[in-house]
Amino acid sequence: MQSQYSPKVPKIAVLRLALYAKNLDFLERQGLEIISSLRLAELCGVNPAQIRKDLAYFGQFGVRGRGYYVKSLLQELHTILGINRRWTLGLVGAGNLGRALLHHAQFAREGFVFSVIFDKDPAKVGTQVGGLLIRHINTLGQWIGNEGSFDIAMLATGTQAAQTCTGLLIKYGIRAILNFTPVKLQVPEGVYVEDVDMTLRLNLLCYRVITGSEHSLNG
Amino acid sequence: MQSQYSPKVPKIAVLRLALYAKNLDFLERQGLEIISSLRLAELCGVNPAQIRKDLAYFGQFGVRGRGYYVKSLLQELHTILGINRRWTLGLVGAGNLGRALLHHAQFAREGFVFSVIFDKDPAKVGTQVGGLLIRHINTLGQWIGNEGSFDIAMLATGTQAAQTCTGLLIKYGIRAILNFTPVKLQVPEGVYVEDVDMTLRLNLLCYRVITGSEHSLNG
DNA sequence: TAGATTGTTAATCGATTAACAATC
DNA sequence: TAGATTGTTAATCGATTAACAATC
Repeated sequence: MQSQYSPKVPKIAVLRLALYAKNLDFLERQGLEIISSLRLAELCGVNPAQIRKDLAYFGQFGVRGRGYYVKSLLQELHTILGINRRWTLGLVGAGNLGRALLHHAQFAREGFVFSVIFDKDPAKVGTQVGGLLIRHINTLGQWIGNEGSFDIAMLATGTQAAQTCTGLLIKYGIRAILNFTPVKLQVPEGVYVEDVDMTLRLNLLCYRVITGSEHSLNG
Repeated sequence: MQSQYSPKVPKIAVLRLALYAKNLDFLERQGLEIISSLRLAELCGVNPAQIRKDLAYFGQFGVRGRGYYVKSLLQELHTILGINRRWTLGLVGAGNLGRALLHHAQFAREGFVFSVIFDKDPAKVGTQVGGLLIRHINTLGQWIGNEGSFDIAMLATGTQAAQTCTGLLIKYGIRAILNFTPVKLQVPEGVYVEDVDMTLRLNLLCYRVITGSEHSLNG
């Protein structure tokens, strides 16, 4: 994979690859066999040259004069993004948001499967959600050590507990966190955090409405 | 406000303003009175010059030799972002995610208040969630016409219903949508959509983990 | 072969940051 | 006044896109 040798892949380009994959998946379901960068660009709301450029960072996937074979390009993108396999998820925080994430069908559809749930509330510990037992956050180490680990933590705790839980996760070897709390998590190098800050996006939306500006953002 | 006259405010700059506001809010709670761009930058994980530049698009808010007064800068940012007032929210889709959004404390804390919930499932219509009655999506027009409207729609329906509901919302005058579905919504000019695509972010996280790259994104 | 569309270069555009004069 | 930090310019850096040769 190119990106190992040249670290010149633009940050947002990778996010766009995921966007392309989403749309290709849609096209594949419709039975479409081949598509041009022009038509895919329309669908994704980007520039066709940008699609070709983004793909060029990783190789040559098209056929000149024809376009891209939907099925094979989709597979290539899955390989590039690392989603050509199953990823297990650990939910940390079984509140409203956490339980919603647990039931979010989209995740399972893409091969992201919850394998364990943690919470700190004794009243919740021991009860079941979505077929999984809620375990106490303090048993995180035991779980990872004995019964199995998980690849990605979904952090949906309260603001207070966010950094503490992050510390625990890292201590026991978790390297990827999808962070739904508004806290800027402090993590060492080699640990990856993606923030999903709904309030920030809501603020941007307000700004756009009152100014009438067309500012937009992917993701 | 500057942005009305010069449309040169970079897209991500506005999102960063919201980020600054979030951190200033935190500092204000701690009782801090004044802060330099240097220290605020550390807190937000950005470059100090960038903070000063972002602010410069909208005016002069600091004191040379001193820094920024936390309280007053926060107020200015709230005004710029348009969040110095109450915004009402309409929830469309009362599934797991929708109900989680409804209970999300962060929204209320920032002055975003749900005023109505819609769903298409007759079994849900008429029941209460979070103190609000669930209404049938087809009564959207009546609600907006008679009893009151709302400023922002939170779209958390299934994939199938997303575009249809969007059409309805627009028909009855809603101009802002926070979209939690993976659908690229088709909207006319003057209607603003922000996509919160958790799966896209999850994909990016996978890429970062397997490549060990430091790619990161705000929001 | 003619038509189409990729892959890639080069030009453009926009965003970030270093540097420093202004000034508290 | 000396020290500090803003506001702003100019330089750098990076990302987007137009254009076209390569080629199916």
